[in-house]
Amino acid sequence: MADKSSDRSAPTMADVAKAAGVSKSTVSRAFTQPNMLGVDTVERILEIANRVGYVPNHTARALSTGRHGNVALVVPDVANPFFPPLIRAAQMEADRSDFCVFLGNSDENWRQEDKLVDRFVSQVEGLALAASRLSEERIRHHALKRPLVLINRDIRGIPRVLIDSSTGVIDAIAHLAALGHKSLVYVSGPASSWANQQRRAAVRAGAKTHHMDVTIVAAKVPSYESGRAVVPDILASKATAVLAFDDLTAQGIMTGMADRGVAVPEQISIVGCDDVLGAATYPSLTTVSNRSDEAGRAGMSLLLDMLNSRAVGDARLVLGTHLVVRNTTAPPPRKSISS
Amino acid sequence: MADKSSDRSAPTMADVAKAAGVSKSTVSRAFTQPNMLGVDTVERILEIANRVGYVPNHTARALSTGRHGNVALVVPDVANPFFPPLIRAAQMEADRSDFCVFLGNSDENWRQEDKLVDRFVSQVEGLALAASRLSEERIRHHALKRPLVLINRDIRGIPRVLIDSSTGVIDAIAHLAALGHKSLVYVSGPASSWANQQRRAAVRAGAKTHHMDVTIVAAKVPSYESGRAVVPDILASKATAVLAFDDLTAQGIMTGMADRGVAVPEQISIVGCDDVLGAATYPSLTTVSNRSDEAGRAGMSLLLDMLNSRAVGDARLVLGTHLVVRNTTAPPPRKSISS
DNA sequence: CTATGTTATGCAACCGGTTGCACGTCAAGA
DNA sequence: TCTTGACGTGCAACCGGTTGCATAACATAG
Repeated sequence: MADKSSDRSAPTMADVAKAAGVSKSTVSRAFTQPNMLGVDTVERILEIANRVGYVPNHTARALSTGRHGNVALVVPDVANPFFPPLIRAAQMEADRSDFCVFLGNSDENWRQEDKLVDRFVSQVEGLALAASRLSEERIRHHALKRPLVLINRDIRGIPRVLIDSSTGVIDAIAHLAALGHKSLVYVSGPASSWANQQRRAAVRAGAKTHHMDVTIVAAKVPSYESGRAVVPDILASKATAVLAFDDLTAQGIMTGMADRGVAVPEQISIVGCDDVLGAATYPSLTTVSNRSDEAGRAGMSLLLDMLNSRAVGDARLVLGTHLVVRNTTAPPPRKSISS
Repeated sequence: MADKSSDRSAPTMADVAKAAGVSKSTVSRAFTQPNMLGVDTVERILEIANRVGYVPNHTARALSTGRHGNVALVVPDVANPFFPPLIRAAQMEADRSDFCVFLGNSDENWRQEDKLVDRFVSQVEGLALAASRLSEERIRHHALKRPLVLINRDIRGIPRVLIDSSTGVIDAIAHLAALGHKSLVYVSGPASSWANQQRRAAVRAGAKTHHMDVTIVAAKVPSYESGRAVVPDILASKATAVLAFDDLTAQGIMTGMADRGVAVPEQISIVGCDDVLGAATYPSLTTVSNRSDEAGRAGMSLLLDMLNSRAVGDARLVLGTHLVVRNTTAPPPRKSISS
């Protein structure tokens, strides 16, 4: 009668109950409401459970309680360096509360995102969407079925945490103006990106303040390749400074400039956004810093608060940013560059 | 009698059954085994289900079938650029088969990894562990309860996909030897990392072939900071070339060298591993390329095969690597450097 | 010594599906 | 006409927990 428990399948509550000579209910309570039982009983059950290697079945519990202890996190592109720190922080925050997180990669595609959310929704308690590409209508639709928080997307009535690039971008414009620049181009990101809209607006505002000309050049997808691709457009504008939607784009632009023999920062100044590359570029990139990890942590924390029905309401948490001056900005050349 | 279905909760199979005047079983089969039913019946049920907005409950289904359509992926550090492409590819592969993936971040810590796996195990059909820091014993233990595949970890009897750096590393050594280097240091990674063990062995082997001296310098964690930290040790070795465990470490080393005024590659050559930075460093880094995305895809694919009980057995898939020569390698200086 | 409360535990229904088996019907073969 | 098999469907048990209510034991109050 040593070990009869060598089934392939894991021991269940019934097994533990039998071994302990009590009912299933008692075992259940030993785990969920121990103070409802005699201390010795609880101790004995836990001991036995541990001995036979019993682990409560998440799925079964979820079925009867409706709480699965899972949340979902959806991002546009795991491989975009903006997101890993965010994902990491969110995941660790969830972990602290014993939540498991589903990760979804929408591939910068709203259809894919919608599909993912639909698949997740029946098995999570709540969702966090980072830089969602979904329409406001779809987001509201999903928010109706499950607690939902947004990261870097601003929709009234839906709890959200935003990284406010405005301050940092305005600092950047001031910095460029102080160096003597009179014109700049903003290389934009995805149209549906809240961050992009906000940065573009901040660029316009800052440029106005400092009486600078601004040209918008569109790079649909934020990536190294996109950056390289828009270099001709940038040069055509005759501007002496560039502010890119993100560091990846900025990095691509730097490479593109180098390919054409345009010196950075001597002939043209470049500023990135997000500070995801650290000082890894050469010259090291002047950029607008943010703490995407903090956004991830805060977003998840907010979501967990909602799940514990701690009042959240129309939360709108804004995280500040600031300019990090490195070596890609300098005074403009005497005369505008000619390729 | 218009809509009585406005409960807060979603309609269940019983609701649909009642509305259709059939039994639960029939509704169930209409979704899972339609060809077992009359075509008209199926059609009617589907129509009604659709009308009342019925969606099968994932959790309940999982409870009775044991199939939740979920898999778990655990990595040591989401923010390490080696992993995002891997994660992304794995997630998309799972997605193609309508699987949802739990993501775990072990934080380079085996206890954390063990805890995560335990939490996942009751709600996934299978697990993929990338660069697992667990002991072989723990891995075998978990593999007993669920189909499990390893990525970059080589344990007999457990399906695994490995990125074989040996070929690339040996190429790198040959490249350095051809340039005239006589000595190099290998900056190692985590001791429990299979990749590290393999790279170290390849370095030794390659060095022996080319009659080079090799010194091992330890960097416990693969990171930019670690790289900077080991620079004094490297210089102390008087070696003229460095091969680092990964690109991040190599990048840190480059910065550290620059800080000390040691020119790369004129005074010392540096080779990285993984090629996660592209040509983003300056000088652009010579490195051993791999396709971590392919490893992620293949690993997940293998896991899904196991779940469909397609024979897998003791699979051991090895992906090759090759050297990418960029600009951090050059002939050694005439005389060894002095800091 | 009986009435009343507490406390620890068991019973059984329930969460929302799945599935083996039984049953009834209808058509083809004997 | 009776048998037999295929087909379509329902019954009820089951997956592994949770939980409202009942009950038994024991303590306290009247």
